Formats: sequence, C-alpha cells, structure tokens
Amino acid sequence: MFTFILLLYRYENILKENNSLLNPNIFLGLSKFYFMPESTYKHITDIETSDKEVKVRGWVYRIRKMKDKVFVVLRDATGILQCIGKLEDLSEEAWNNLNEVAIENAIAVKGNAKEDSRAVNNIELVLTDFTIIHKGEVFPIAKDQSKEFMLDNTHLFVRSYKSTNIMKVKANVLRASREWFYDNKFYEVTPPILTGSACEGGSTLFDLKYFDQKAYLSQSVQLYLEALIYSLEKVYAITPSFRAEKMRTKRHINEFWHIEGEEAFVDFEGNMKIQEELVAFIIQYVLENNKKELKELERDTSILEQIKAPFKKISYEEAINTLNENGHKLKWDDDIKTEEERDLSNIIGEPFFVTMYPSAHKPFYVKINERDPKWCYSADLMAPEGFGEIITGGQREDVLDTLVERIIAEGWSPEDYEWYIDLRKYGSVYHSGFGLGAERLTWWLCGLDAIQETQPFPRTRNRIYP
RNA sequence: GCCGCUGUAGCUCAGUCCGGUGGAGCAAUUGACUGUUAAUCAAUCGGUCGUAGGUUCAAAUCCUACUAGCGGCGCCA
Repeated sequence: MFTFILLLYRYENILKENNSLLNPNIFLGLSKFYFMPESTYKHITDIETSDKEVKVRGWVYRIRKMKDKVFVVLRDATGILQCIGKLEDLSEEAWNNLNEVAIENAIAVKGNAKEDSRAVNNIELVLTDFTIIHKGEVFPIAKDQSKEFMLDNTHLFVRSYKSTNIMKVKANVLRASREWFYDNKFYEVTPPILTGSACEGGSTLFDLKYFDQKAYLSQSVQLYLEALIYSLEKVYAITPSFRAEKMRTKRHINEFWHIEGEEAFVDFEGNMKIQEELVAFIIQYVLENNKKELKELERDTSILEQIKAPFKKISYEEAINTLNENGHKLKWDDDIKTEEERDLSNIIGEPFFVTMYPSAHKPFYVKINERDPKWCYSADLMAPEGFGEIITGGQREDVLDTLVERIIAEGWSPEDYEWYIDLRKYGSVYHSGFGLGAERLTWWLCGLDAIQETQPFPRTRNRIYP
C-alpha cells in the first residue's frame, strides 16, 4: 500500500514539474487523500524576505480593506504574516476573493515576500494569488469578551493568540519533563485512571458506575507508582487527575495533568533533589525554546532566568515564623492557607521547599520521623511571585505495621487498601515520590492571572461543556 | 458547603437607587477611502430587558420564587 501511495505522490510531482498535458486530477485527488504534499506550502516563520511565489495557508487574523488594496493578516500555527493584495497585481477572481474574505476564514495565498518596516515582524507578502478555502459564517468572537462568553466558546477561543502561546509553553513543559526523566533513567508507566479506591481522602472524589461496582476517577496515581518501583525502581507517569472540590479559585481546576515520579532507594532529601533538578530543567527548557511566546505573553522572565538547583529549603516552623514577622498570627499546627502561602511566596522571591510539616497535616502514606514523630517527611515546592505550591512530595511509609496503624488512625478500613499494604510485605524498601501540577507550573512560567487559562477546555465547577 | 455579585442587541456595557415611549460602542450590511496596524469616516440593520408569578393606571426598574453563570474562601497540584 505504502509503495502505491509513494508512486502516486511521485507521479503527481512528475506531472507538476513537467507541466504535463495528461490530466492528473484523478491521481491528485487520490494521492492527496493518502499523502498530502506539505512541501508546497511554507509556514510563516520559515518565510524569508527573498522568497518568491511562496504559498502559505491558514486563517484570517485581521483584515483592512481599502479602495485599491487590502491588508490581510494571515495566521498559522507558527505566527502571523501581513499580506497586501493590490488591485493591479491580482486577477479579478483573486481580487473578488480578497474583498469577500472575513475574520477566521480559511485561506491559501501566494506572493512575493519582502522586508517592510510597516508590517508586523518587518516582513510582508505581496500577493499574486488569493483563494478562500472555507468562508463559513461570521466568527462570533470579537474584541470584547466576558469571561463567561469566552468559556462558552472555548472551542473557538483556543484559536486566540494568547491561548496558542500558552499551549506552546505547556507542550514544552510536558516535553521537557519527559526528556529529563528519560535522561535520568526513569521509566514512563501507564497506571489506571479508573480506580476502586481513594488516595487523597473521600471528600473530593468523582465517582461513577463501573458495571455493577462503584469506581472513582484518579486523584493521583501515586499508589500504583509505588507498586511499580519494585520492578522498575524509578518510574514516572503523566496522567490526568480529578478532584471534585467545589471551590472556585484562580489556582484550581477539577481536572489537571499530574506529573508524578516515584523512586526506590531514594530518601526525603534525594527526592527533593530530583524535584529541583527536574523543575530547573523545565524552566531552562522553556526559557530557551519559548522566548517568543513568553515575550508575547508579556512575561517578565528576570526571576525565572536566575533559577537553578538546588532550591532554598525552609521548615514549616521557619515558614510560620517568617509569616509572623510579616504581620500574620500563626502558631504551630496551623495550616498555611491561601493568603499566607501567597505572602510567603512573595516574601521569599525564589522557588523554595517547605519541609518538616506536622504529621497530622499529611496523609497516611507519608513517613513519620522516628526520632520526632511531631513532623513527617513531606515537602511542598513553592513557586515565587505569589504563585505558591506546585509540588507535594516526600518519603513514603515503608513499614507494614506503621502503615496499617495510620490507615486505622484516619478512620479508614485497612481492607480497602489491602493491595497497597501488601507492598510492604514483600521486600519493602525505602522510597519517595512527588506530584507536580503541569498547569500550576505552566501558570507560573507564563505569569498568568488564572490557572484555567492553561487548559484549553478547563473543567471547573460549572463547566463540563464544551 | 459558606460569603458576595451578575443576567438588557451577535459581543462589551449604560439605564435599575428615585417606576412614565429601550441607549452607546463594537460586530454585521451598504457606501466612501491617501500603506493600513483592533484602520478611519458616513448611513442602515439589530431587543420576549434570564424565566415565572406578584404589586401598580403603568415594571428593564419594586417584591417573591426559580434558573444560569461569575468572583472569593475552606482544600490542594
């Protein structure tokens, strides 16, 4: 089959090159169906000022019509390009198309590139041909949009410049994560999203019918990753996590992408080292590969540029003291809440870990310090500039009896966690892990107002459509 | 779950307090136009004022219920 397609493709090009008198339409149609020749079109960022008769396709971003000339700003996946169509340069058909075209119409153009300081990015395409691929209806998104309208039209809003830039950064956050894990000998694994038991506690689970049983959407794949370290030692997974929290804030979405790692023979300190190196690598990667996007998002990258591992580490107690020095009134065992966390993040001004949390604050699987059981081996990684928590991680409880006691102490039944408890029965080893929020990180790196902007179709309390 | 707010033209909003013939900008349509940068200028089109009920001579406006959504907090990535 492939050979056949290849032959068609070659034949089509031979016909084109030789300007054959044979009618190639049947072959064109067929081969395009299987094998679209991308090479004849250029992407905007690949266009050079010396290009003649270059073909570009995409969508209409802006349009400005005059008596004898029309400016069309063309948008494709790579950027925008100002095109000028002059009455004198164009066929009647092309000129008519140009006068008919509207915002977000799909178009294909041909023209000669030139340097021009009057155009966007100093490059302009002087059109020699202009066709409309699809005209369609009036695009509903105009310059004024409320948040509500935007969310109702998310499926169209994803075309916006801002949304596109954010998605490009996020793609690199995920890519850089995978690269780092790969370079550091982690295996990517694929744990289930449908589960029969809770991880974080019962109150924020989405439940659903699973044949004749009840099931839940995953809140974290941590427990499954813990099972997998016994074969692969260092594993990671990038999966969606779901939290049925009824809160509405700028830093929560009910479905988010969770970058989770779990490592055998790694302790609390070693785990933080992994986190800081991973995060520093992602930041570096994005700064290098998303310069254009960050600039267009008007992100001041001065703080990001200075970030390198290792990160600063302060204990929970030091965090409380620092906050109290800055006007808060907290005592040992108080939660560090949103407002306090934001202040702390601003005060410290660089990424930092908060370590040595009170044991009572953390779930049953966190290992408690044997010498001083008041605190446990759990740490949160905080982003600066008011963004706050992006990772929670720590060493896991690896002693069978202690784990069972803690499950009981939380008021749950060990039977529900039987398989997880089992992991401590056969060659249990010390191990640690963490969960990084891909959206939290992207939110911070892009310097956005709300985390919802980092998901093309954010799932929030009242949003399941589109 | 708690607290606060909003629903008026396709979109963004004014008008509501203090009831008396529904307004502007953008979009769309038509025309003009000097290389425009969310072009500009002129005209035209556009509304069951979220839904239901109540008060009143009269309700977008006052009252009640319902409904949809937005902002924040408990939480957490």
